[in-house]
Amino acid sequence: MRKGEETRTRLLDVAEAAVLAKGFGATSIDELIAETGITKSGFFYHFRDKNELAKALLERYIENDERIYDEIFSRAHELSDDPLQAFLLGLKLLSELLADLPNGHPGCLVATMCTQERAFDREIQEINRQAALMWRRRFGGMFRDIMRHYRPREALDADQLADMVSTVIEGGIVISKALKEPKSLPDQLLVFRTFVRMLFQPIAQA
Amino acid sequence: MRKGEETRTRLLDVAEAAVLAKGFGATSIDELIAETGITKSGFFYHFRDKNELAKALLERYIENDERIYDEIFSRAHELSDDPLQAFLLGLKLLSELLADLPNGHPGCLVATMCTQERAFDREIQEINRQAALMWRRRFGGMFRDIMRHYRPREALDADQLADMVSTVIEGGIVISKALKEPKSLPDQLLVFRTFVRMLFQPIAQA
DNA sequence: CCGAAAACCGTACCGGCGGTACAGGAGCGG
DNA sequence: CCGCTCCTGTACCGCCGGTACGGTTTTCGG
Repeated sequence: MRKGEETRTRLLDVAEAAVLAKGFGATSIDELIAETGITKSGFFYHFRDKNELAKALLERYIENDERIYDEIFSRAHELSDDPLQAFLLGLKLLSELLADLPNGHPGCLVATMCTQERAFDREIQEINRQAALMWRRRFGGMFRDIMRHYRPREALDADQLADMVSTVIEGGIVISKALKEPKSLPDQLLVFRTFVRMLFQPIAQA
Repeated sequence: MRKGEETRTRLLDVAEAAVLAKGFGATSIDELIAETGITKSGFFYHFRDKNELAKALLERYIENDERIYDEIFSRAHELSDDPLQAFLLGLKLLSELLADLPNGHPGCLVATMCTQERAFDREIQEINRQAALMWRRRFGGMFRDIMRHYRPREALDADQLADMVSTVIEGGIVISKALKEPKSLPDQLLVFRTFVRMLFQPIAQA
């Protein structure tokens, strides 16, 4: 039981790296089992087919992703009681965390699986959708909280602002990879942070 | 000679749709030739291998992409002499164009090829990088032009703002697909537009 | 209208990959 | 010692990318 989970985890680790590097279709089971050190039969013991591997990969990725956001923004809310300051601090922490990744962000599984949507079944597409909705709920809640204390300079929807966070992160990953400039992603997050700060800044009175 | 180009174009059309839907690795030559109505020999007459197909796809996509931006922003500059108003108008026009796509944005080849970077050779990665740099030059020029006339409320780098345009578009495509909400992409562009407007708004004096 | 180049077609073949089937074995807790 | 988990080994199938190459039709300039 214990050993099975360990092998499964190693297999998922290898698979995640390969899929993020080459895409799902270009990742072969043979190469995964070679690097993990098991046989093909061993692979099919853990996963019925490649699609189930994709599902397990995605679920694990999202879980981990949520955990990271939980940690960062709960730390930020510990450091400041003000919802705006806490959010801005959270963005800063996230940016720093991303900047500290030695080879840049490895890539987002949610993105790779929805840019190749027809390669997967509807269940995976639904998991993907739920992930994006979770991000919306998380950040949307923060923006609504901020709006109870600060009057935005322009009327913007909290959910659209929440989607903007996801947008900047996903887009930043893409542009970062295209440019081969890992710093681009954390920089974009800071630009967005400046926009948010500006949005809720009280209008100066002479 | 004429007919050859026509067949090639049809092949590229079919391939582009398939790659954007399923990813490059999951797109088989067999299915492409079946839909195009040629044989395997015909395919390899036009392209030495699958990688050359990818290169041709990417180059054509980028060319078309540039053409669209040229049209939209030259139209915007015709309608307003002011660089800020022209840029904001361009974003609006782009947003409307994206909103009018019946099934949402079909996906960006630059994004799919850099989320699957290890599946392609360095030449393609370099083409991708040049595309992102062209976007940066295009929008960076516009922001520099704007900054000659307007003082930004916050000190932000023109190139980083330029990358933000690409980021929002690429990220918007991803989030739009994940959520299965085509409207999300044009909406995000408009949110970004509001941010830009706010950034260059003269500070109100009482 | 002719000839040559362009634009394919047909066929045969190779190795790799996803997937199936199934038999069996090592290790380990009860 | 039984039974369960966690695999290994072997054999096989059909699809796919790619090669090779001879043949055929279409097109267009001269």
